[in-house]
Amino acid sequence: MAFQTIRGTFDVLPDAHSSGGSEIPGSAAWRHVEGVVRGVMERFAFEEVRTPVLEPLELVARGVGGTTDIVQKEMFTVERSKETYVLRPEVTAPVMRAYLEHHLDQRGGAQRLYYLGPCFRAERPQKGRFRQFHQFGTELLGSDDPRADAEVIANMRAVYDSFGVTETRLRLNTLGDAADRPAYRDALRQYFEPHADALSETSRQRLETNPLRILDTKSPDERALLDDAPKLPDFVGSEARDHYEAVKSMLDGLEVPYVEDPLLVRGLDYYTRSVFELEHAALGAQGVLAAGGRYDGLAEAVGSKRPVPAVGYAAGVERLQIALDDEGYDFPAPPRPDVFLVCLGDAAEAAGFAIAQTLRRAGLAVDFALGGRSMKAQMKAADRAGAAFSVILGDDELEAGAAQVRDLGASEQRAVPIDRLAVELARETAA
RNA sequence: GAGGCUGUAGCUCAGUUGGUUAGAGCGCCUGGUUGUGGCCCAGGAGGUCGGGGGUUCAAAUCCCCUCAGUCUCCCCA
Repeated sequence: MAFQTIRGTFDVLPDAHSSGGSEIPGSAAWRHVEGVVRGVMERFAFEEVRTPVLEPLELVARGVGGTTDIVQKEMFTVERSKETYVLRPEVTAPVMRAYLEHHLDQRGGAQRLYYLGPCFRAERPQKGRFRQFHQFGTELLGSDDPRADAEVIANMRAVYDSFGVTETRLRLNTLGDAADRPAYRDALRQYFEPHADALSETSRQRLETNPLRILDTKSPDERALLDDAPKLPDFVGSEARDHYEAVKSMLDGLEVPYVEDPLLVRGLDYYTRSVFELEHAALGAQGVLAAGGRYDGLAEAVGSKRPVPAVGYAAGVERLQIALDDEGYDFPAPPRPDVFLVCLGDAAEAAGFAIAQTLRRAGLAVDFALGGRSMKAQMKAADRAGAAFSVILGDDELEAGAAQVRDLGASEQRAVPIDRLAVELARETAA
């Protein structure tokens, strides 16, 4: 094998296959998943945006945050003349860029946008975690209404409901406003500084750069320390508090279940107020299916003169697929040809090629074997292709002007005049 | 970035204490049916045993290096 997919990437093939430890669904399954997602988005009246995979390095650095792991060590950069571009590690900052660049606020009202596409992070690949992975998500831009938060969460929930993925837990918290952050950050620093010895190296570093991230720790020792640490909710101002309460009561009203987690913070710098994660029960702590929050500070962080209140979430397609696999999700059968042409001899092959054209113009899906194979081989191919009918064409049929049409399910066949094939088969396959 | 595990046909895997031309099942191709699929039977193609080096009369098997995959930690969707 001369070449292979680079580390952490995979091919999507007609059939499912395993790429190392992960099962890569076939292309029909991908289309189905994408279709269901799009269907939910349309019911929520979210409109699609497609942004480039390549973005300016600075957009990502400023949008996602310079202290995050993504920016510090997980970006794929591309040098081109004097510019440095980056393969997008997430899509929120690019969507905000597009919103600002094209003045989408001028379309009037809050913009309900969604996206679906590949992202890139130079992480160490693991099960359900790739260097080129796929995300979908929504961004509701231009509203600070708590209903926007609830709407986005309800949309996220609706996607998984549509797939019947119910073994999940929604965790919810509020980070307060940007103005609330410094006081809490200082309080955390003050609390942890005497305990610096007990902290891991990364946590010590975060104490300097981004103390909130210490709340993310999984170390039991540090967890214990957190018990007595200053609590984020105590530092949330009254406006953000009211906003949070409103979001919660709306979720209650929608009967969207959630649990509050005052230790929940998000990895990316741009979040304010609401933050949330949807985790899959079976996949455990690593199994975050989707996550998001409000990011009222992002627009200005990427250069907007005016703030743009916004809220959204991002979801991993590969993780959704693992969850579906886990729950034994029943994928619809991939499309199969209506007709498989079986041609015997040069004259029949020539005639059959033209007949394929005619049948396809009539809307039928038509397959046939190349290379002048034996009838047995062609019938076998028809069977394997899952065709509903085979149309058999040899010298006898050409002379008679009627082909043999075989129902491969019922194993019955009859002669049909060649110029009647399109209408007869169209009628048969429609039934 | 740290640690563990695994690399033998397209796929899933055997391969006994190192010993001749490296096997099975499935899949693929051909034939059994001079023009009929699914079942069955027979035959066939397909492998520099991940790569390189070493030990040995002899290496898929032992040693070293390397590459790839994978899992855990880290982090994240």
